Amino acid sequence: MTPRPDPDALGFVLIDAARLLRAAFERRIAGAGLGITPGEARTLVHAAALDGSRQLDIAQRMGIEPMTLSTYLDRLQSLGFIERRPDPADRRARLIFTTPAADALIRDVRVEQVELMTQVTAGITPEDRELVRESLKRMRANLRAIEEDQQALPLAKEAGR
Amino acid sequence: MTPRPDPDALGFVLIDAARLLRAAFERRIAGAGLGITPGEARTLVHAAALDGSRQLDIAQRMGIEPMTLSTYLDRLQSLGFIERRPDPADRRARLIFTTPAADALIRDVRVEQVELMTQVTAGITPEDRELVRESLKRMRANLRAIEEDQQALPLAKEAGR
DNA sequence: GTTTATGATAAGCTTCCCTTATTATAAGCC
DNA sequence: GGCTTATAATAAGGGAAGCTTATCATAAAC
Repeated sequence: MTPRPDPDALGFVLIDAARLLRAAFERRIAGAGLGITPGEARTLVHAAALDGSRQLDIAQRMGIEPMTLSTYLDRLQSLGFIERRPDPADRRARLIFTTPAADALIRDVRVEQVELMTQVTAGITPEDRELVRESLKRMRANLRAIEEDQQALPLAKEAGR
Repeated sequence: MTPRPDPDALGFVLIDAARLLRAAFERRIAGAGLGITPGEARTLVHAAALDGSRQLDIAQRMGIEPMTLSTYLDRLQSLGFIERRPDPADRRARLIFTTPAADALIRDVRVEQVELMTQVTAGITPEDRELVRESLKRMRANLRAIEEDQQALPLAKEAGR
């Protein structure tokens, strides 16, 4: 009955795996001389997938704060992998485009990613792997909903004023 | 054939989910007024599970560097949740024990953890959830093996000298 | 008994993310 | 049309979770 704390509980294992994965990815990218961090790679991939979007939209899709994204984009821009162009429809906004130089990088990142994930998922069947991916997507969606709920609560308290 | 980079690839989703989970756990623990960080909670749980071990053993079990653990333990010790006692068998080593005060905290952490994970895994069957946990454990083990391989490589290069 | 290995830790760094405050511009409202 | 409010980006600064490298004490090996 007494629920003993388990270092192998789902939450702990998830965080462990993510930490180790990030470290392994970092070593791989560094080893390949790509010169970016995992966070920058993730940003670049999202930027490429949403080419021509504004920063707010990309940030929302990535689930991070706009300011956090802005910092990543600064770095990617200084490396010549993305461009910020003014939005003709709204002079406050900038549209993000990847440069031709980014294409090769994204391909390289992708190769490292696939090779690494092949090693990491060794011993897991493709079906299970896909089930894990879907489950994690579900968890991610749940977590985003929880986040919004928690942000909504403090406002609800003040709504009475 | 051309593998387009997918923001929903397993690795990205895993890292996303872990980031959001850590943030949600942090808010929960803060909300409950427990006064520790997720990393400290993880350390405490491991320390309790391995009560009376040396720091090196705990660090290895957690998969982090001894120095990183030492910093967590400093904090947990200053809060009165763990004790460092000299190892009678080796005066270089210290043995880690949790204090009675830690018991209540661990129970509270556990409650928060269970409640949060129930929300997070909403819509996932218990069987799938267990499969995800097992798969993640497998991935974690693979990642640790990869880590060791990569550390072994540079030495292998120098072995010829 | 001297050299080498090991347990802990001090010092300082990196990555990834956050919050808060500012600035420029757009949109809504008399 | 001018005034207020909302929104896009970003400057400034901070915190959590790790890492590496160097140091010190002690143990083990030769």
